[in-house]
Amino acid sequence: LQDPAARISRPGFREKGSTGSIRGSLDLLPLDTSLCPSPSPPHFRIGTPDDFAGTDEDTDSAVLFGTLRGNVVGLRYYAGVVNNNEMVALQRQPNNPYDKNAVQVNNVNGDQVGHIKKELAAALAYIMDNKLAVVEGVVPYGANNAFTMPVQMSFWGKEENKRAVLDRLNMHGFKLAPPTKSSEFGFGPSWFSGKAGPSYSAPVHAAVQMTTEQLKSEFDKLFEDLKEDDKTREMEAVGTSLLPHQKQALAWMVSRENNKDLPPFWEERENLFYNTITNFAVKKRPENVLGGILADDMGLGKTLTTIAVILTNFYDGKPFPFEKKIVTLLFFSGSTSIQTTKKEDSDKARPRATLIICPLSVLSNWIDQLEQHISPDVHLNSYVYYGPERSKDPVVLSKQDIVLTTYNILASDYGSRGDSPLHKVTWLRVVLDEGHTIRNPNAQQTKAALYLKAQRRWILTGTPIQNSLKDLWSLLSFLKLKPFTDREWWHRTIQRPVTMGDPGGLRRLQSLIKNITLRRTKTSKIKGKPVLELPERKVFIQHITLTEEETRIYQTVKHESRAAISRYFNDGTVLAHYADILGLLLRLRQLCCHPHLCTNISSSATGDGTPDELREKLINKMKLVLSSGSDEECAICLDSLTLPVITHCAHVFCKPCICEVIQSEKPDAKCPLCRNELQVENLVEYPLDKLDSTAGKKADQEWISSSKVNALMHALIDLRKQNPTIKSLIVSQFTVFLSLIETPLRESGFVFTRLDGSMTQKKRVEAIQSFQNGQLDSPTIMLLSLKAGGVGLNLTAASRVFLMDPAWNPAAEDQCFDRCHRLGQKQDVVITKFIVKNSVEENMLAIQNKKRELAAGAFGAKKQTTSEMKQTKINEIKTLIDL
DNA sequence: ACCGCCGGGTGCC
DNA sequence: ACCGCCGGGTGCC
Repeated sequence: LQDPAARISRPGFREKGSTGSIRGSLDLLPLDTSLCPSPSPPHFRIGTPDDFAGTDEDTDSAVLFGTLRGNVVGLRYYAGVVNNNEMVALQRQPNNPYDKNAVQVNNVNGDQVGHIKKELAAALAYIMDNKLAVVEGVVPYGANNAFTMPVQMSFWGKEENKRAVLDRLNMHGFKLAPPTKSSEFGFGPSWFSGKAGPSYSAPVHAAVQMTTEQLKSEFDKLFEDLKEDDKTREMEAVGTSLLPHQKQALAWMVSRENNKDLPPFWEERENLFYNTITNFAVKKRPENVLGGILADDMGLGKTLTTIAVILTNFYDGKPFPFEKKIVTLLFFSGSTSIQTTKKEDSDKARPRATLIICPLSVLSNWIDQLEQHISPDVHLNSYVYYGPERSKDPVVLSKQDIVLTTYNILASDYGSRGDSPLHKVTWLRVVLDEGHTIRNPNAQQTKAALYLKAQRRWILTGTPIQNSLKDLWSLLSFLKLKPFTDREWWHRTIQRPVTMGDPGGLRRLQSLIKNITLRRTKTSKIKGKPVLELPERKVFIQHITLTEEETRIYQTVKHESRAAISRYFNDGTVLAHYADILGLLLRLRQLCCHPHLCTNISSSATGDGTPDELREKLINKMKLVLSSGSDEECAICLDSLTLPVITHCAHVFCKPCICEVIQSEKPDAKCPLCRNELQVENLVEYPLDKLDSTAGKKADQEWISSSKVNALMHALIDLRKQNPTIKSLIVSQFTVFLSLIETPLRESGFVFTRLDGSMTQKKRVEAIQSFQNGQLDSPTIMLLSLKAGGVGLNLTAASRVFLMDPAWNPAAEDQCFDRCHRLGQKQDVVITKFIVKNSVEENMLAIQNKKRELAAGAFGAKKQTTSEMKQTKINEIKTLIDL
């Protein structure tokens, strides 16, 4: 047997089950393993359960079964201490050599306090291992106990598991005390006073549950309510000039970066620091988050503000790596020589580099803005860590001032076992642009981001909460905001109380958000003036009448399609033939644009063939639809597809959306549209950027015009007569259509450029630059595919937009318009949407309007149920084909 | 005494 | 742990 003395507490050593194991590939790094949200290995493969490996209990539907008093034993063997009324975490320890039922007890800091006494552990082990309930503990008094302490446990789980939990406890001779009103909110039973210390009085304010309505509107207002009065100090940037609201943001960010205050919910009392939510106390002053969330609306200049921070706040308020004197000289006197080599050497240990992670689509925007806004006499080393040639040498990276990379690179480097130079550098600062990208805690990019070592951390996002409060957790975890880095504490102290309607929970959430977030909307005011004064944006719909010939073709195809679709309606197989129907609708939409566009989709996949062949056909059809460039949407999130995957039953969803469905309905998930079985292995990924612009291009076909092309050309020529300097965007979902439009543009002598998803990063940058620059030979027209480029794409040189074909998703259109209607636009923006009369396009407009209404009140709203989803889709199809 | 009782050794899981 | 529990020592009053 082991010598018990050998097991006596060693500081810094703790057994945390699998969570504590450091990943093999990165075991040279001094990682903070408590941040690791899941023990899954750093691989990433589509179609394996790894996609959503994790610990995501379906905690939203949990109810409180009851409470039970038990004992924590073995305190003297562990370093972790607990205060009176402090929350503790109960964690199974199945590999404990003395008792496979062992349940360890950890304090808020993650330090082990002791074990649950074995008789009780025997009962808990079964309940915890089978996920029948989540067991949470609060220690009513434990501050001075040497050997054991009591623990008040709450059992939370799904209603249907309550019986099993009660029975199992009963088997071992335990009985739950029924839940009381005040224990409902997850802050333990009624003796909990809400304040640390040995107080046993009842809460001062009786907890009043809010109605769902109240909760929703409170939730809505969370970010809107941020009164930014105390964040109005302005600060001049070094090396670039800013608008007033950006100067405020700069001042706020710089103060956050040099923050010496206690983090939110911490108080100092008698030389100890108390966390007022968990009642955890430490002697050492807890460090605050050096950073936060810049949640300004799109277009307010988050990128520029961040650049200003990089230029202005190098290190503890002092420029880095130069001495202040030299920097002043350098930045303000126009001196170009840099005599700083010596200084740099002596500062070797100081982190220098800022890492910026953004979606690929805004990478070029960062590069542009860095070039535009940093005056030429400021010498910054920067490195774009992207592409196969990127340097794998961490030293190269650490010597930069700015390193730019994308989430995909971050994730794939991290997953590719071995050398991720990004993870070897200690960064002065890490900035996540479009930071809501990491909202899924199980996504590889999230894990990769959490593992970065940085002194300061920023999240830039216009939408910090996209669907639910859950979205915030990854962000807080990235910011290392203790104790919320651990999902249990986030969930117990904020997420559950808020979703259960506890006003205290909402208060905590609000003060948390307020502490770390700066948010202004486009309509925010600064000193009585709007933050942004954007020129007007007008949208016109120009109705197009097809020629007789075009109408004839259209009507023929329409009747064919309608016949097929109504056959599906009669057979009740509409959703089984979804791919088919999308194909038919696509053909009609294309015919509205130009007869040569028409994707050759052989009508209907009924007829002969084995079910397998049939399925194959349908999946191929879906691929065809996707490859046409059409902006299809996901029936789950109702938004444009991100990472489309095609199911076995030939329906298409965003990968994250469908993975969530499979996860939550495990083990037998069904397709939300047709209730067929779903299996991860059968999902087919379809990369959107692999759009084949040659698909459907009929090489030898003689060029002809179409009604829409005529209308466009007429408008363009008219515009040129009025003012030849006005620049226009011509937008379509169909890149082939854009190609067709090139011919008449050339004939009429227009200088144009083009931007679509098939172009390399380099070509995109070239196209954008030539279009945006004001030179005489610069193109006046850009052919733009609807989804090319993300939100960051800046095309303010244009003030006219011609939208050649409507999108399913009105938000996708709006986003596209915002590429020129944004900061920097000097002229009114006029948008023309071409819509063919009496066609599928008009019906699409009707559906768009319905969606707009829905989106207006959708924040925090419950998701559509499966049957609602089905019905919506069916109704849409009916509307579209006039059935 | 195949008991009771005493007091020392000892102590999570 | 100022406890419980274990197991050895011990044995009328």
